[in-house]
Amino acid sequence: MLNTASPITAPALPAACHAALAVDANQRSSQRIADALGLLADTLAPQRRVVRAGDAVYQAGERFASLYILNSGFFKIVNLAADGREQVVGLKFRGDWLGFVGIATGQYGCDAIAMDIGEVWVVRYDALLAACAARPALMGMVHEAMSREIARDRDSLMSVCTLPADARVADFLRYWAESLAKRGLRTDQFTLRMTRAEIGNYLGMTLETVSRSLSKLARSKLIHFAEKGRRDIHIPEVNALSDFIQGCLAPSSPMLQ
Amino acid sequence: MLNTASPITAPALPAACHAALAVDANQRSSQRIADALGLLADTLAPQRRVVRAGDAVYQAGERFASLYILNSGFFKIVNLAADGREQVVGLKFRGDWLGFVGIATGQYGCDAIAMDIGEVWVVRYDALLAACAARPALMGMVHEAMSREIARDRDSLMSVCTLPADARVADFLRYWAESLAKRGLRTDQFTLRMTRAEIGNYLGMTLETVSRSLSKLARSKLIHFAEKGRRDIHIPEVNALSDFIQGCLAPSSPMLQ
DNA sequence: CGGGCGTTTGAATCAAATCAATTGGAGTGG
DNA sequence: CCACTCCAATTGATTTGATTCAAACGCCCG
Repeated sequence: MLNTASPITAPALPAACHAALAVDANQRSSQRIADALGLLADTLAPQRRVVRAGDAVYQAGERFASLYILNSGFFKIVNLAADGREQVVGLKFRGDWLGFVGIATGQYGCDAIAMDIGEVWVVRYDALLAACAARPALMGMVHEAMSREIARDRDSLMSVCTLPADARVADFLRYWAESLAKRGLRTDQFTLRMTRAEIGNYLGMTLETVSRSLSKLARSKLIHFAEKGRRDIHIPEVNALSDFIQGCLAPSSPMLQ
Repeated sequence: MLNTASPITAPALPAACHAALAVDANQRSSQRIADALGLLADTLAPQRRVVRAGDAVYQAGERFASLYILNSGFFKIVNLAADGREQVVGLKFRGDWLGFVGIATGQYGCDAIAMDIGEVWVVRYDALLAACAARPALMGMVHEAMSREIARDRDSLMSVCTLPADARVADFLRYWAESLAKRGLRTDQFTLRMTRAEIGNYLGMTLETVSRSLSKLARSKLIHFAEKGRRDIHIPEVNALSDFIQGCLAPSSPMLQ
């Protein structure tokens, strides 16, 4: 088998450099999202819809007609199988697009549920295609959004398949923080919009295991809870989470207890 | 939470009807793929490239320039993380497109490896976009392919997150058979192109567990192995696999041993 | 024929699920 | 304001499904 794995690692740089580069990348990312939303607003004047926690942007089985772009809020994508299994298959933030699965099948494949107050922009798919013909930049945005979704889905699968429970929870927090960072939001402190049960469902484990993993992360000072309630989370150093994940994978892992 | 789950189930029909409908759907699917490949060949005259088992169509990190359409063969998509974890994140067949992840990032995110002799068509992305401007049908094909990939990725995640090992292996066989059916190939008998280790990697379990699950399925007559070698698999009744998966989920599952 | 790889199977171990009890906030209404 | 309920979360004890470790088998190929 042709297996010439050449791991793509950044060249060795001081940690401060890494941090600076990361901040820079996040700023660019945040700007890119703002630009994309701006272009969208200018060229399509999309209908704006305000949603509250629990509202469905669309539901599985509805006829596909529009794509949705998130301007604000936090959303989960819930797949429900014919046999009743229910599974959170994705999390979406500002700048993300919803509803791509409908393009192929003509109907939405999942429920898209708001986890907080937010605003979604509704764009009819036929109108979008027409507009794209005139503006290639718009088409590029659509493709980029789909492309990114595919990449993210693969990372999810990878996480579920290769990481033990503790590392999966850590990776989930890392991903959430990274998503916030890319949108110019503070990442050291944020509130989880999901219950332990929802997180567990997303990560393929039980709510008890999520709770235990969070407790363990807190005990080892990788995260802190706000005094009141355990949904506000403080992450002093996101990189420490990545290190923890690595540690879980190491053959003779000097595991934190 | 707005959780009005209305499971999308087909209306009650005799089994024969279901089978007939399924056959019909598969024929349409097979035709759709043939049409799509035809259109592609006519409008773009893509470069054709023959690959052999183990060949890489592209590798993670290479600069993105082209998409690849599979005319024949079986391919796996392998994601490799910076820390060395290696994970099969997708399987691809005739009619599928490869390389979408590169659109957003400018480089391929995974290795795409042939598991058999096959033919891929190479289409430069810029040329494709240009052609799409003139032919909306072409653009529709691209979007459909991406859309389907997203849908499939979600199903994968769902399978890994919600099914026990035995059911996951059954679901894998069911998926493979279905993929063949949609391409007009025989589904009652086929040869797995993957080792137990690869299947296990894809499904998030060890090769021993895959082997045990296959043995159990064989013991309960849901599958049969050809006399020589255990890579040729005979599935007398694909629906029985679905029933088995359901059985694994039932609260008081009268599990087959 | 012998070596190498993929596969099967068993026994021991372990991580996570399950079962169960308790705590802690948020919200309600007397 | 407090008592009350309800639900999310925590934590412990136990069970179990899957992994790990180990041995043996079968097939392919030089």
